[in-house]
Amino acid sequence: MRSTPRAEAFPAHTPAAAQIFTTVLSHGPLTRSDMAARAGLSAAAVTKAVRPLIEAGYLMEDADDEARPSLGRPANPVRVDGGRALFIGVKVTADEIIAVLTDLCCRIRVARHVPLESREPKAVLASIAALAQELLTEADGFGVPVQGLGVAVSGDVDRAAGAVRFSPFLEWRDLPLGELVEMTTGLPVTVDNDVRALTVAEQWFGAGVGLSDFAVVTVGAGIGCGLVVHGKVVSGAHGVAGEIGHVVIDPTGPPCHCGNRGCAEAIAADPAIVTAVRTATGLPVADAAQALDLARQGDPGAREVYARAGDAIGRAIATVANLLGPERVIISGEGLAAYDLFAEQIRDAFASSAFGTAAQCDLLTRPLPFDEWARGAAATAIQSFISGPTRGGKE
Amino acid sequence: MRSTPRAEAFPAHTPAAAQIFTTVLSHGPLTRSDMAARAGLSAAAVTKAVRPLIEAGYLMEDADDEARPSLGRPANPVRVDGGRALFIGVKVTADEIIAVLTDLCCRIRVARHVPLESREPKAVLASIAALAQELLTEADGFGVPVQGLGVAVSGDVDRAAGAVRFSPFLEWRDLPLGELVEMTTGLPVTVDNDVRALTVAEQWFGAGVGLSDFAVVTVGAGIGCGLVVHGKVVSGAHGVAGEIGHVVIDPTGPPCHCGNRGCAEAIAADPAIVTAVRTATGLPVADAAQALDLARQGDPGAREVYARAGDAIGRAIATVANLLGPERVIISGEGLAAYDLFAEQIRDAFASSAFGTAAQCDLLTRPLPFDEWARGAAATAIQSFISGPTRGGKE
DNA sequence: CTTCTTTCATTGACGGCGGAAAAGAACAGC
DNA sequence: GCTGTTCTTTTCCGCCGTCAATGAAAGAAG
Repeated sequence: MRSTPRAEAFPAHTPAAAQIFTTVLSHGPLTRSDMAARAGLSAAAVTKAVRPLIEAGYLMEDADDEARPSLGRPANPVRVDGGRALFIGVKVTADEIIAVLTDLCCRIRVARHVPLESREPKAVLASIAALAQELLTEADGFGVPVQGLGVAVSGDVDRAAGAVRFSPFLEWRDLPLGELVEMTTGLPVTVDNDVRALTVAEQWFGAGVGLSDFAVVTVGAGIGCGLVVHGKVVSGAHGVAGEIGHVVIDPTGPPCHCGNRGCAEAIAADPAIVTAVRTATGLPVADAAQALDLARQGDPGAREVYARAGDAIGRAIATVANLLGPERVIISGEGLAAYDLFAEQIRDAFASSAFGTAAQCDLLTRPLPFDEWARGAAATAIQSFISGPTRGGKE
Repeated sequence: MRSTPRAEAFPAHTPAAAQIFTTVLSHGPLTRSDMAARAGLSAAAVTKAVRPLIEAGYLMEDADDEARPSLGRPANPVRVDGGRALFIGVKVTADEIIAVLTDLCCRIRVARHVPLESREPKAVLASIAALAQELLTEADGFGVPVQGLGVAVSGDVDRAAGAVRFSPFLEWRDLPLGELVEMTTGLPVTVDNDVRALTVAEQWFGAGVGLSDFAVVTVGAGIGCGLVVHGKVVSGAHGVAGEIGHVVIDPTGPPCHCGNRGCAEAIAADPAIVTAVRTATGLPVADAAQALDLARQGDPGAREVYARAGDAIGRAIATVANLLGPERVIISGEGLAAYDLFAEQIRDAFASSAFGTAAQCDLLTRPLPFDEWARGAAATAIQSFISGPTRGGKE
């Protein structure tokens, strides 16, 4: 049906080879000796691991002849040939499906999105299949095979099983989404929680590169958190972790849908902000954008709401930092559009609530275009592709 | 000087051998095929790894002929010979030094403690040396060498460097304690944070055996938390983690020495409870024991204080569970003496604050005799001994 | 009592990964 | 061209762990 070849196996014979590949993937062009140093291997081992990868076309010697250190034999940097393989990432939200086509370096080549009419698994599945088909057609234009597809869904997701255990937004329970999408697309599919997927993208291709302990905090419709500890994404014993949204910031705060009061999400997530701005100003604020406008125009009530939200976010981040001592916390999400309104409060609250050396933790904000969520899904697919048919992550 | 031989090397030639040994250490007597299954190795590999360990006397075939499954060749369980080696664990508190002599299975053989007159490093060092010497003499009686010494100190400890970075209670900064104790005792020394040491003991010899994700929460003079994620104790990027004591439970709560209000420690730690009981009852309560008495006698004010403390602890634990999704939380510490007074509140607060599957997390209380802290230190020494001269943990 | 079956343990051959060391390759400077 | 330097590759070797076959120790079956 399609002219592009079907999924092939990644030639990472040994764990060391996979590790070296991900090192190059994350740390740009590297000479073989650099790889050896970073991966803790001998130069000989690197040579042997790299050769089949070059032969298979996944790595290439960098023709770039810049920046010689001028003494001795010139180094021969190696980089990942991003164009060697393509991947599809799909993010399912409550009202939209976003899909991207990325290359092996997780650079977005094409992005699409369609509104979601129904949350019925069948309808969603059809939309995913249609979008995937579209992107597969696009991929034909590159003459490169699509090697995998990642799906990111919020909620409780069992990546190993490829199943959605429970998704409140979509009202799904125990749905074997991986299998289903595999059947309709014919691609190897990886299903993961959306925040974890984003965290994987940051770990391999973003601000978490090279860090063994960091956190990603997303602010938007909800407040989420992805954690990397000991170099691996935390999934928790029951498949759920990083529920920062329901850390109680203020027991006397507004009620949260979880049944408690003053959860971070009940103070700083978009719906909470909208509600609070409405209450504070008495105006019929409909959505986050309007609330933002009001605050930008200097409305004191609205500004106060954002200040409080920033304070809550800062405290929540401090809680994470106190517990895990990460090297960095990456703050992201659609809510970041309002960053200028609460940046100060976030930093202040963090500084005052972080205890001891936890305060040394680096706070970093990253604008998060909406495609980024889908890119995260693609990153999980890349991860699965590299670590072989056995699902799971590494580095 | 002493008749017992000096520290020898542990014959774990390969990582697999060390892993097998720790498996047997934690999971009692095991047949070789069990080990193979648990460690994910072939039976052949187990045989080869076990032999030198038996020859060296660290493992022994279990003579116990019970419980035959009645078909086929009888299994030949292997266990660790606890009597093969001894270790010393030392816990330094603000006013006391506790030391224990344990065997290889971390069973306490002898326990000693001395009051601490001065917190000057020199004086503490002398006390440690004296205690260690005493225990070494005791060890002579067993005719078995002492293979290592562990020291547990609260505060910011760099285990790899064997240095205390900062200890608020002792008022130490950047003290190379490991080197110093090594010089005075001649033993290989491991220095670690006290809560982490306790966590190691639970991971290898306690309620954390076999779990890859769990937490230890200690309630007493302070509130501490040790975390195990992905099978390894979390130390944080800057050497500090698990600072659950300064998670803010109630922003309007009592002030904490850290500068914030309503930290868990400012509500539920012993000093906070004493203060609160004093305020609530107007009586001159001097210490935790008296506060406990009052509450046990039914004083409503005191009971209310404990109820609030339990609530704070439960919320703090829920925060950990929400963020990390551990399989189990082990609650321990001297403050557990009052467990009957706040058990209900802990469970209630946990249940209501834990979100989703995090509530499936198993809450377990463990009475913690004071020696246990020192035993934790011994556990770190055992860990160092097994994983070789290179400091650090595994499993 | 012998033989079979079952399960646990051991042995020896094999393969593969990774390391050490030496050789090779590419370039700058003299 | 020679030399020194640095990066890379080659060759050889050791070692670990698996595979497959063998041995060992029972109870069950005849």
